[in-house]
Amino acid sequence: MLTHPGKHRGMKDTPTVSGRPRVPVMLPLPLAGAYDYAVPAPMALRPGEFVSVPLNQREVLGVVWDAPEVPEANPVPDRRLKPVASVLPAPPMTASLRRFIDWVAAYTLSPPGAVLRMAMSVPAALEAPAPQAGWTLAPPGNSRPRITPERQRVLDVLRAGEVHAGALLAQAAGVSLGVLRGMAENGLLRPALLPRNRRFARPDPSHPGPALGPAQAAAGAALRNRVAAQRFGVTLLTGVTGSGKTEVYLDAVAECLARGRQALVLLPEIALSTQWLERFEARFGVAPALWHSEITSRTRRDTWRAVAEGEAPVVVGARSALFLPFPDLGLIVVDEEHETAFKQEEGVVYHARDMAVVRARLSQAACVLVSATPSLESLTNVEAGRYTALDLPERHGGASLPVVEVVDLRRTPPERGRFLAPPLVEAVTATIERGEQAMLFLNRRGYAPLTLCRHCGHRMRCPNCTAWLVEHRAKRLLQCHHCGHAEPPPAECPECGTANSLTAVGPGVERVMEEANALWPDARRLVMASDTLPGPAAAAEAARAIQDREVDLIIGTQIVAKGWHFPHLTLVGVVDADLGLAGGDLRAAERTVQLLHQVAGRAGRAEAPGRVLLQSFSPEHPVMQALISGDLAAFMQEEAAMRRPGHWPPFGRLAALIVSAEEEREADRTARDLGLAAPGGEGVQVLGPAPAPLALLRGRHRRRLLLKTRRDIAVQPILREWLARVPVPNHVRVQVDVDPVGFL
DNA sequence: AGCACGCCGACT
DNA sequence: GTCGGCGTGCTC
Repeated sequence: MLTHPGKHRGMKDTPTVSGRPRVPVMLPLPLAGAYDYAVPAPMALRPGEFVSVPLNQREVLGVVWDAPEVPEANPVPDRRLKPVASVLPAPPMTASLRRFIDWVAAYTLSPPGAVLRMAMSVPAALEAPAPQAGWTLAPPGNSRPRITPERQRVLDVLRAGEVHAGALLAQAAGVSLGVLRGMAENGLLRPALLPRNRRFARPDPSHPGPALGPAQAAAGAALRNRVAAQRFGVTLLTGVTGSGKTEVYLDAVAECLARGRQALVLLPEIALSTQWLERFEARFGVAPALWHSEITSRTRRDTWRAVAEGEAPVVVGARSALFLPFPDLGLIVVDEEHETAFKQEEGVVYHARDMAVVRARLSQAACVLVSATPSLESLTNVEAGRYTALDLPERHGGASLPVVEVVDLRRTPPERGRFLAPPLVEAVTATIERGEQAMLFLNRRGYAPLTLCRHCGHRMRCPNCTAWLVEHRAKRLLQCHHCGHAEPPPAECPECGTANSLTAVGPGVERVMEEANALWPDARRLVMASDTLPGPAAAAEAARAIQDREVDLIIGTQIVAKGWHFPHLTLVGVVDADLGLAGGDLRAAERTVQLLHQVAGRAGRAEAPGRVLLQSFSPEHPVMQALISGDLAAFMQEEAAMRRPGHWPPFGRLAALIVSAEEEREADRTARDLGLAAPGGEGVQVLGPAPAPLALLRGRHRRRLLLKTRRDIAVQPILREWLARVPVPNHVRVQVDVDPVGFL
């Protein structure tokens, strides 16, 4: 649970400082706070109203904010106030969303306007929706126009009192738009406004969904009670892959809808979730509203507006959906709550899972965090009594969990230049021969992660980042996965000039595919990676092909770990199970267990039992042992025991300062100054400065300092004081990351 | 974030 | 002599 870092604001409206009415207006810009504007006489403004205001030669949109409880020390004098230009015809922003924005800003140390910008991402939605023009029957007049067969067909389609859109009417009657226009001129039709189209069907909570097993039904009833209470509370819903967690929380969504409140479901990679949408439709008979970066601007505008007007009962979205203007949110579900994709790393740095809990609290809503492999944060919150636990003990329908084994790469190494060890090769061969599907998982895109000169040892590196260039052989490019840099592979070594000396080191999925081509030339193979499945449609098509048994062998990166249901898949091979464990990251072991467990969960979901082979150089590692035994709870307890004594998260608090500059010396100097001014005292510690995990990123040199405090000490006031003490030169950026996860 | 102001290089 | 590059600073 998070502490409340911000100061409370009052709820009084339209206060005055010295006679002239003024209101604070928050602008979606990175300013320190709200600006005051004069309220013109006829205007009545309440907090939350969307307004247009003049700002320095232009006009910008903003939101009337709340008067500070304690009046500002030296307010801008009346004579300098500009008047509010206009009020926008949109439902005002609710107090709970305004408090949420203030809260996120205070917690992340971001300017409130920068947070507001995320809640005002669709300015067009604030304008009155343009009424759509259509045609209706004109009342009979004096003239008797000629009724051609075409005109008759239009009259047959158009019933009295109905309004039809021109294009649809013309299509239904099989005539051109010109016929309609002619009929209007002759007094047969007249233009009329179409009724507001209901884009978002209301899911029927009593629609018969799939039958629930007894354990699911019990969990569903418990969740329904949480929602029915109509107050804040967090439930951690856990259960192995295939235990039916989705159906259980959709039951909670149904309860929320029955109470007339809105529900929000956050998914980590919404663009790839077609199978999830199918399950939603199976449960409710209609599709939910979608919110993610790939929807069109028109849909975005309509969706935002529909949410604000309470017309979209359920929204399924990526983390940015957290800032939609729900007037009455009753439930937030965060599916795959352990996923790091919920962490926003740029701009306002926030964790959507944590902020979902905050938004739920401010909205008097229930919150459900869902995972087969819950984060240590959430498990600790259950232990401390802050969250309620709900566990689904077994796979629905009696399917058994896959058997996990380790292939010891020291004892049975692959052939030279190969990456699949004999036991894995045999298992794949046997699986395909049985007519079942196999999957090879490697969390690395491209052909090879490193290109090396055999003659001089030169490594092909990104000029802008501390990173090797990854060979993408199909595209004939060496690419940096951190910035946009790409170059064709050179014919000779750029360092020593030797021709044909560059050699690929290590595997990526493309290279595993090449090996599979040689090993199983008759198998039907499919690569699934973010760059080979560029959009939701491609991902959906791949999923369909797999479900319809048009594929024998799947080779994929981590996108194959995400909630897919492949009923004919019985073998999963993890090409490099040690991959995520390198580097000194606090959560490396936790994340590897979660990822590999999710991947393993793809195997053997139907009647056929599944088998998982982990290729590893350290089979004795606790991560491998946890995956073999399947006892993740015990692993997480050991993880907790390791973090607790040093007050590492979640048993202490962490904030990172990333100092970056194009000039390395400037970054170093500011980092050193911050280090010298570091706060201290009981339970407060500063680590660093040190080169950040990516010491050079997109051409900027980066240094990192870590502030670590005891759990009962909030980091925000310490950070604010610290940053105020150290001047930051113009070209240097200091980014604050409260609760950092892993990299960046 | 924009937009203006301001101070140095290649053009009519 | 001017057009325009983008560095710096402000916006109630």
